[in-house]
Amino acid sequence: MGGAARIKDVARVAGVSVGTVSNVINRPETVGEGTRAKVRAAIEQLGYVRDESARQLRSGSSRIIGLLVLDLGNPFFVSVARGAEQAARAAGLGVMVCNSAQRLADEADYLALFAEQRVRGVLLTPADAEGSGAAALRRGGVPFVLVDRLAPGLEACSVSVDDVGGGALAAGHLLEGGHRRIAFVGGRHRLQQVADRRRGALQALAGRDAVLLDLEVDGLDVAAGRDAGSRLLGMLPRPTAVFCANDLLALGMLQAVFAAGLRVPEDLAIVGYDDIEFAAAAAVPLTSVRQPAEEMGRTAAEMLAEETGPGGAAHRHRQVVFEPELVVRRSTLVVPPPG
Amino acid sequence: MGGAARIKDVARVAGVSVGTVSNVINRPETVGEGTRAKVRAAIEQLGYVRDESARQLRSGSSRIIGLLVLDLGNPFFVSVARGAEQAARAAGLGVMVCNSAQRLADEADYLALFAEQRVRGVLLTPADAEGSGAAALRRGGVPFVLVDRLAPGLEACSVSVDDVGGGALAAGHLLEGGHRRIAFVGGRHRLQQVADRRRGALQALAGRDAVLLDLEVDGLDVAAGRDAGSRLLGMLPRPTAVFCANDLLALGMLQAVFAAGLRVPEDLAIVGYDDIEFAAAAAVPLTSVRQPAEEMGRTAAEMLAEETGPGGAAHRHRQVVFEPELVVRRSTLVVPPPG
DNA sequence: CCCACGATATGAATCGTTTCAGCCCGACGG
DNA sequence: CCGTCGGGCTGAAACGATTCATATCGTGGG
Repeated sequence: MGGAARIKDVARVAGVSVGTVSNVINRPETVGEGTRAKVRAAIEQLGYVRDESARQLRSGSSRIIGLLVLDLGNPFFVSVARGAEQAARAAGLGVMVCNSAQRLADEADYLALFAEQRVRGVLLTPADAEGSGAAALRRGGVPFVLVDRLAPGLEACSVSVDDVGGGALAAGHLLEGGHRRIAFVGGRHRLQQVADRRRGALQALAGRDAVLLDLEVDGLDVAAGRDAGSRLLGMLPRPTAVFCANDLLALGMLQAVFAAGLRVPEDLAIVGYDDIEFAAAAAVPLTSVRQPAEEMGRTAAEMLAEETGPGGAAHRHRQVVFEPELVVRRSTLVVPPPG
Repeated sequence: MGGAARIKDVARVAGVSVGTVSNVINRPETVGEGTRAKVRAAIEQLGYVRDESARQLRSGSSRIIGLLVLDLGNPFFVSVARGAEQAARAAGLGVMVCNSAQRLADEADYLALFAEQRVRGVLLTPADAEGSGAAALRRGGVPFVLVDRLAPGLEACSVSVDDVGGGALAAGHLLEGGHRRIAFVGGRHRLQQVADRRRGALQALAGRDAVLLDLEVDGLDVAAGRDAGSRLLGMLPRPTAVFCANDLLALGMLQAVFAAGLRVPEDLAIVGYDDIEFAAAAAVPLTSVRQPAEEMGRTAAEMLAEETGPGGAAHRHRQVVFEPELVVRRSTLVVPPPG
């Protein structure tokens, strides 16, 4: 089994031409039965594996789509990736998952990598509000679908969730619980999603005699949540509830509250966002706003497959917007007044 | 901007030959300063992006490594991926992350995909004990590093953790806490890691007048942990402690215990494995056995880069084994006897 | 004054596929 | 018996880069 076998080795062993071998692989119905069997046997015998780079060079099209997520450490995006992978495989495509970690430079690097690979298309969760990544893709002529973000100007497909509505859902729930002094962890974050959730919360609070207090964060992970938590606990008067821009922040908040010896929801009610699996398993199960993560990934991959597949010329860009759903758990339980 | 520019378009615009353009890209020091500038300008002007498949076809080597993990839903593997990505980028390589979800068929599919792509090499967390994936890679002549598993027969590099030692650590800790009736969630799972952790626990318990009770599970996720939890609560007499093969199982166990109105650690002490970030954020912070996940990923990618890089002929396979570390938290706090 | 040499630039060969125009041949209609 | 048709197969031309043997030119040494 010296060097890897090439198609011409298969042809020689099977006693046919390379064209025929290629046909057996790609259009078996055009080849005679006996020949087909001989070629298949030769392929088997030599352990032949087609070289995708040669195939791609000649045929012009790749079988890989790139998926660039904001944060693989967030189970929400892992679910998105799972959904995308499912749909991609169903369409005979592979997925290359990369993690921009919200760094614009990394995003640009990975998009350049995708471009060199001539991927079939890209599923992108943009790291900035300006859409520089999307602009680069458009400039390069790479088909793409925006994930977790509306496509501005309808020049591409997108899959997103109504984040403003989700924010309103969360804040409205806290209002109903009697809270009037509510903190928002996420502050004026550059991520569109965070800004939208905050905006939704503000809308819900408008005219309700309630205030939203911003807590800025560096990242959107558990550590940032802990940090925001210790700051929140120093506020006077202390908010009675907090809405966190995602569940990781909420989990960190929970830890900080516990570390300070306070109780949830008695001393502080908490609402998260995403409803990741760990929200339900938390110290106090978290109320959260659920997004259909897998379905988003699946839908995005399907749209990309449609756009870049046969008949893609007829493709019209679509903006799919899912509705978020409030999942109430103990972290916002209304506590009956003592006595 | 018509069709994408090719190298010959750049050559024409810059007024040089294609060979020179190639040199500017790959060996700029061999090109005169003026020419270099002209070519760079032409590249910029045309938005030229090199076609990696053509490069790879001619040069024979890919710039991508494949990473196939057991379960992307487990933050442990996400950390491994993060570490691998870091090291890969440092070596100028891209990483294609795929998820076998412990399904052998999916593992085989992805390895076939990697083979067609002629990836530089593969980082593999095998889905079975027999090593069929590794065997396939060896047959195909694809360099690979085993991750989270010792390479049998030293015919490849590997990065792993002493799971037997880790299991002993966990069980020993429970013994010290006075427990004699200990459940193991993971049972006779086909995964080597699970079997090793169980074996380590058994060794620690040997001759100590303690018993280990196996609870079988389907998966290794939170849902499976919940399921095992409800079974455990039905056992008579009930174990006083449980060692879970990973933290996801432990989190599920915790939920089940809470749902039944029992307390941790008073009614049941719990030890997990992996020390994922969410273990510390759990309902009751989980005692866990920590593995250096990112470092494992980084080391694995570095070894692969060394093996497949220039001078790789001198490469000698190495088995790197990390030591696990017990992190004690509240879920195994020794409860002072009442009164 | 000539030659050798280093520094640059050239362009053709090459990588492993796919694709397509064309060849062969047996069957079938006229 | 001939022409045509079409199924099966062949062989060579792409695809877009890299690489290498070769050409060119200016320069410094002999």
